[in-house]
Amino acid sequence: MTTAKSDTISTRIGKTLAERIISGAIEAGSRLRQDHVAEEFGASHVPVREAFRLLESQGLVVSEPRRGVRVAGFTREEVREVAEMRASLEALALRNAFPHMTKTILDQAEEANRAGDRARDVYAWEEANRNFHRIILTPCGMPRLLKAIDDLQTASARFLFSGWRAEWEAPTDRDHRAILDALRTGQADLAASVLARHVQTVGRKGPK
Amino acid sequence: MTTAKSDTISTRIGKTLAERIISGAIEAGSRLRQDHVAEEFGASHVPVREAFRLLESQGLVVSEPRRGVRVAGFTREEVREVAEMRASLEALALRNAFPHMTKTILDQAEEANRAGDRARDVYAWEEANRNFHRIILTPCGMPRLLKAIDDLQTASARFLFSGWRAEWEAPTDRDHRAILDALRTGQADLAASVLARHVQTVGRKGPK
DNA sequence: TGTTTCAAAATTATAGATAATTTCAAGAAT
DNA sequence: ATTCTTGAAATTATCTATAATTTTGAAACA
Repeated sequence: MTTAKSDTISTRIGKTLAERIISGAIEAGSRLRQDHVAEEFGASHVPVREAFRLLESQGLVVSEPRRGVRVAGFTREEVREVAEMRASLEALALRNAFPHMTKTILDQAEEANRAGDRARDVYAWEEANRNFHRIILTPCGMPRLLKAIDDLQTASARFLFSGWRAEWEAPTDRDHRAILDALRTGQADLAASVLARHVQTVGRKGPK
Repeated sequence: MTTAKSDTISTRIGKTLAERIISGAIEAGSRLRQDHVAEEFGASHVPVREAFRLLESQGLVVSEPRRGVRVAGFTREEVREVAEMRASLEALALRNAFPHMTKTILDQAEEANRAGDRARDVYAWEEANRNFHRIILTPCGMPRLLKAIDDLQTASARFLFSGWRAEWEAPTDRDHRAILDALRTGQADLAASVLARHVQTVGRKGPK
């Protein structure tokens, strides 16, 4: 989506590579060679290495000391792990966001939800879905928590795009509505528990 | 503690700097200048920059584009945030560790707890405390989760060492025993909720 | 045919050098 | 006295070069 020129070369390289990994353009297990990447971006390998470190911190690549980095793979177990972490942290964020929730915010979330309904491919749907979650969680005002959730959502998107799920099915959107209803009627705990369960459904459908 | 020679120069630099930040040897807000650090370690700035990135991913420093990195500060709010994240994630880890819990593991935890009682300074106590948590959580077998918890524990240790709490008080150890008792009697949910509340007490006592 | 050895090629990690940006302090202007 | 320039020093970010390590592939051997 927004490639955004985040000043430094290494972050630009990092973001571009992240997109490719998430979308599946670079497949799991493949090696990323710094010279090749550097040449492609018309840069030297120093910023490339830093980009690799960024990707490593997001869990998108794994780095072995003198053997370079390769795109992280993911097993059924890892998918479940990410889903459980998301469930736990998003529920926490939502409970903390609740006191700061306004009608305006809920309306924005509703609109994001509708955008999801209109989505014609999985990429558009994922963007709308992520927006929905971001909108209702951001008011918690906990930057570290939001960053952690964002990284986990990125990982989830990888699984989604990897084709493990051919359909991105309607039930999820129904969950969204249930969450909004709970928030509108002041039931914070209910909203949080629906959200927690909802997030875990992403990890449900198994691969292979 | 264990400086560990993790092969590459950048990780060694990173670990050393991390220890200094955690222990308070380098105070919050101070700038880290790459040339100076490089000179001290007899290296060039390339590995130093990579070390900075590692520290950034752990939340120990903040980096502004062309202005370098400085040691992350922490407000009352951030302390609370980290505590809540820990509570949430450690409870998750414990619930998942529960099915794999053995008597041997519980005995090791008991021993770590006793080591905490014997500790004569806050550093020794923190190490024992961290061991206790690590021992009971590791069996969950969720590497990403454990890494996230580890980073949060590091942040917690910073707050602890920063002198916000003059005493590291007994109540925490009583919580440890309550957790062990619950685990021994098969009450997983009780253990998890005691752990969650326990972790949050670290963030309770205010600064200033 | 399959395995081992060994040297060339590729690749990573670090160092040294350069360009670009920011910081900081001294002096000018209001 | 305070705010605004301005330029030198410090610092960051990047590039080019070098050293060290790993990978690859072909030849020798069993």
